[in-house]
Amino acid sequence: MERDTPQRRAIREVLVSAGRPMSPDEVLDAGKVRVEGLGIATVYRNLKLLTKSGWLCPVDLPGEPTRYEVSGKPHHHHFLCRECDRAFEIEDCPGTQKFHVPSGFRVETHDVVLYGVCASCKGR
Amino acid sequence: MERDTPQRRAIREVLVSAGRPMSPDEVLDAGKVRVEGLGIATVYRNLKLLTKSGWLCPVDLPGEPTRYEVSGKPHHHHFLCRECDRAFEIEDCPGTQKFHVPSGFRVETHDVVLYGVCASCKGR
DNA sequence: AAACTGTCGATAATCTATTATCATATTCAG
DNA sequence: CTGAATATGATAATAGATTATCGACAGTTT
Repeated sequence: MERDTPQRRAIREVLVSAGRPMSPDEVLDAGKVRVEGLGIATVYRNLKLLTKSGWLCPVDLPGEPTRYEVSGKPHHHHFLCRECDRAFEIEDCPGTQKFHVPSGFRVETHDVVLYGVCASCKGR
Repeated sequence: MERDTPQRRAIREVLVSAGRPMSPDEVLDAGKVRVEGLGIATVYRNLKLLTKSGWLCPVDLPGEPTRYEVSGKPHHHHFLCRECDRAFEIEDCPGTQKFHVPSGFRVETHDVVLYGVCASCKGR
């Protein structure tokens, strides 16, 4: 049976309160504030576990390590800040009807990634 | 000075004739047809060299090894076939004006990746 | 309290992609 | 044609991300 440990709880809290996709390293750093001595292995273990249970879903951005975000959100995409390397959620999506794919191709899903500078980096 | 070797020529020809972004392994396989004994190290060396010279540009797709395509094409995006794992070029782009980024964020570039089944895989 | 089971942290091991090494071979200017 | 510069292929090494291992520990169940 799955137990409720301080580490696991901290990892969940970190991801909920961040409200954006986080890499294992980001989760580790933020998690250490809540649980002293938190280890990277525990982070990976729990990210995997929470993903398998459906509570998290992986977010792959080009050339970046996999990030994880809390599941259940409506269709959306992501923004990657070039300064701080943090990913953010972008609501809404105009769809992909306007793309001209070669004839005979069937489009099933799509990803959009916006790159730029986030508000807090821009302010500095 | 840069020399003209059969291997380098083959790698260039492979990328031009494919007309789509290719991974080092794909380039190796296609290159072996033209130059017997072509090695993966040579492929990596030349992809790097041709990228540095501006003749190629890297194409990163989420969770995929870097692919390379011939430079100089107008703004476009890519389609990844889930069956054969080949990437294709998608012309045109409706732009990203319709995305609502959080206030204070500055969008500089964007990537769109369409996923589905390509014509040749669909036909089978 | 003893046995169980799931979890933890440290760290070794693995995996994949890419680069470095090095002996041999090729290219091309003179 | 000849030699110095450059390239090649095999393979070892590296790098980054992730997983496996293992002894210790904690909360539960007998």
